[in-house]
Amino acid sequence: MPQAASNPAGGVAAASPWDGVAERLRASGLRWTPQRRTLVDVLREHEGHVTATELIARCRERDQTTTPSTVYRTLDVLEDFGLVRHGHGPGGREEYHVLPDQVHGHLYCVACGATWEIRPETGAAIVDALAADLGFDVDLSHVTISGRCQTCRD
Amino acid sequence: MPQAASNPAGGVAAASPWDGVAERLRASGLRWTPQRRTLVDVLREHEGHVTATELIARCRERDQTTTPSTVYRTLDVLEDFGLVRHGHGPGGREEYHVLPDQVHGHLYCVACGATWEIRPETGAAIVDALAADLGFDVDLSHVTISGRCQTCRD
DNA sequence: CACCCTAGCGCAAGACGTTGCAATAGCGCA
DNA sequence: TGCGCTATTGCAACGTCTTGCGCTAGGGTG
Ligand SMILES: [Mn+2]
Ligand SMILES: [Mn+2]
Ligand SMILES: [Zn+2]
Ligand SMILES: [Zn+2]
Repeated sequence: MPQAASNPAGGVAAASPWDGVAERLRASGLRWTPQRRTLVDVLREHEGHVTATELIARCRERDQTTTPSTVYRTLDVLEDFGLVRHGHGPGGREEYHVLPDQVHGHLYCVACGATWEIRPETGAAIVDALAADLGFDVDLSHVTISGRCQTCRD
Repeated sequence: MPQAASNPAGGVAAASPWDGVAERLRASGLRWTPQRRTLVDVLREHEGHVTATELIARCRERDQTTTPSTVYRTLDVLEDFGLVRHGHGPGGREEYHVLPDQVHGHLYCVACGATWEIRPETGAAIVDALAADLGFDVDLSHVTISGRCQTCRD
């Protein structure tokens, strides 16, 4: 029991960043509502990328009365807390990264539709190039670069 | 009268890439319609960047019956001919480059809303980084990177 | 445990594109 | 000049977000 807190029943429950959300919100004068709980419950079971549209659908599975505008607004709040981060996929559609470990940009092949995460070193090269150019501080997590992947170039 | 063709009246009319559009379209089995003429007339008097929405408004000034879908479709056609090129500005809104001299990406400061063109060398650095990484062929003209400009970083 | 302040909710409308469809009209050809 | 094929048009509906507004309900306080 080195790092994780043991729990009475003997099971191991990994401390999740989601566990403290309600308290964190209240501590900022924000509120913990059933709608927000629904979305957080949905997010709990997601790793990686999800579109906003899919999140709305998942919420509606749990609560038929889910409203898009509420979900979008809650996602904004959670993004302020760093719990999710959004970028834009093909067509500009919003794409959320749940519990982003490290910020990264994306590549999108217009020919085959595949997407990749930009590797850290490559991302750093981009950030550095623009910092050197105009002292611009790139928000890598919001970057989606389109083009053609190696396979589609033939 | 070295480069430009002289013209009978003695005035100098710079040869415009727009002059041959009708013929180029027909040569490809496409058609030259009043609606397309209206848009091209509008584009003639634009250099640099314009949003699709603004182009639609300008067309409607000349022809009240202008329809958005037609304008969008014509822009697609003109893009295939390389006469315009689009990227995405703040909010993902479409932004057209009229008669793009050289492809370039854009920077957008989320704090002050300003935008810049990415300089050729810097753009090349980005293209090279991704080519080296995954053999990805970046469409630089479609790249808009957001972040904070030097001034807004304080 | 009521009370009150205000954050958040649902709803309706709007902005920006995209797409399917039936009617229209370029334009190449005879 | 007149015909006929099919590229385009206009429309209506849809998808994804965003925003303003009046009503509801968290939750800190006494
Ligand atoms: Mn965004
Ligand atoms: Mn685009
Ligand atoms: Zn591909
Ligand atoms: Zn700025």
